[in-house]
Amino acid sequence: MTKSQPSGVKDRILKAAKELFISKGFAGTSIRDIASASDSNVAHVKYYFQSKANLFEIIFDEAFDILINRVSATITSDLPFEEMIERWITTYFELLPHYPQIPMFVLSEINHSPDALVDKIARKNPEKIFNRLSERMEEEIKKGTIRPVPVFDLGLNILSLCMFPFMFSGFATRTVGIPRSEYNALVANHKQHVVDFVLRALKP
Amino acid sequence: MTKSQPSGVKDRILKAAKELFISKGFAGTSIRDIASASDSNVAHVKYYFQSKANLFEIIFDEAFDILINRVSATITSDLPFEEMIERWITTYFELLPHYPQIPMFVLSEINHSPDALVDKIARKNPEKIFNRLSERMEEEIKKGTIRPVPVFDLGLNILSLCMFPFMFSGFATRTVGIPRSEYNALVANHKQHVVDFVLRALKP
DNA sequence: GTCTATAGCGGGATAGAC
DNA sequence: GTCTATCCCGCTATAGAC
Repeated sequence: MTKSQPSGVKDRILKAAKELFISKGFAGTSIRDIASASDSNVAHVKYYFQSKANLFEIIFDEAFDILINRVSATITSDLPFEEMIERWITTYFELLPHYPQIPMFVLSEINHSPDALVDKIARKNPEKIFNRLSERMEEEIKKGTIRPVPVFDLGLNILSLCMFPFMFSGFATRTVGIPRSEYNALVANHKQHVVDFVLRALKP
Repeated sequence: MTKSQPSGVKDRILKAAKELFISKGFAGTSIRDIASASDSNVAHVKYYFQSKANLFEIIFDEAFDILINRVSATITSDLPFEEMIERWITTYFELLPHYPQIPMFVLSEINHSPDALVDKIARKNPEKIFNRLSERMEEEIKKGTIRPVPVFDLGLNILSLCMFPFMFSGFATRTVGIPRSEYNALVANHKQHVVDFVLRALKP
C-alpha cells in the first residue's frame, strides 16, 4: 500500500532539516535551504510539514528528549548514590558524541525562542527529575556519605562538566585551531576525568 | 566641535544592536529591528555602520573581549598557582553577572558563522593564553603541588564550571521555571562552591 | 547628518495544474 | 503526491532630496 510506505522524500527532508536547524539555528535556516539540501522543493516541505515552525518543533522536541529525558532514567534509578552519579556522567559522555551539537542547539534556541514555544516545552517536561535528584542528594548528605554540598551547586556542576565540552567544540576547533578529530579524542578521554573530579570533590 | 560630540543616535543604535544581537543572534535580528528599538531609522544605521555585518562585528568583538581577553591577565599573572586558579574563577563570576548572555552569544555565533568571520577572530586571538596556562600547570604538576591532571582536562573543567551556569540560565528560568532573580542569587552563591570544588579535586 | 523612496532579492505561504 | 507559478511581505542596500 502506498500509504504505509515511507515516502523517501519525507525522510530526506527530515534529515536535511535536522542538520540545518541544528547547525544554523531556526532563524538561520530557510525552507528553501532545506528543500535544496534534501533534493526536493518548497512544496514538498510544505506538503509534509505544513510550516517551518512545525518542522522545527519536531526537530527540537527530539533534541530536547536526547539532552534531558534520556538521562532522567539514570537519575531516578535506585543505584547507590556514587554509582548513580558515575552513570549520569558516563551516560552523557557516551550519548553526546553521537549528537555533539545538541546541547548548544537546545540551550541556544530556548534563548532565542518566543515565550509561546518555550511554554509548550515547559508543560511537557515538569521538574520531576530535578525534584528526585534533590531528594537523593539530601538523603546522602544526611547519611554523611558525601560532604554537605547544596543540591543546586552539585547538579549545576555536573551539567556544566557534561554539556559544556560539547558546546565549546566550535570555539576550540574554529578559533583555537585544535583539529576536530583531536578535540573529539580529548573529550572522549575527558569522561573519566570528570567522574574522578566530581567524586573527589564530594568526599567528606 | 560637532565632529567630536557623540551624536546620540549612534550610541542609541549601538546599544539597541547590542541587546538585539546578543539575545536573538545575528540571523534573528534585522536592521529594521535595530532601527526601531533605537528610535531611529534604517538610513541612520547604514550611515553610521555601513552594513549589518559590520555592526555585528563591533558587537561581537567586544563580547569576545569580555569573555576571553579580560580574563587572560589573571592567567598570565605571576600569582601562586592556587591563587591564580581562584582568581581566574572569581574573575569570571564577578564579570559575567554583568554580561550574563555573553558566553552563549559568543559560542553560539561562532558555531553559526561562516568561516570567513571566524578566521578573522582567530587571527586576532592566538593561543598565547592557552600556552601560558599549559606551562603553569606543567610546572605545578612537576613540583607535586597538585595531582597530575592533564592540562586540557583541568582547563576545560574550569571553563565549563564558570561559563555554563550563565549559558544555562535561559533553560533554568524559562523551562524549569526558576524565577530569574532566584537563579541569579543561586549563581552568585555558586562562585565559592566552584572554587572549593576545583581546589578539592586538585589536591594530590 | 537626516530621511524618504525604491531597487532587488529572498523569505514563507498558497493555489492549482498534472 | 508532485511541482510550478505566484502572492505578498520583509530584508539589505543604495540613491538622492533636503
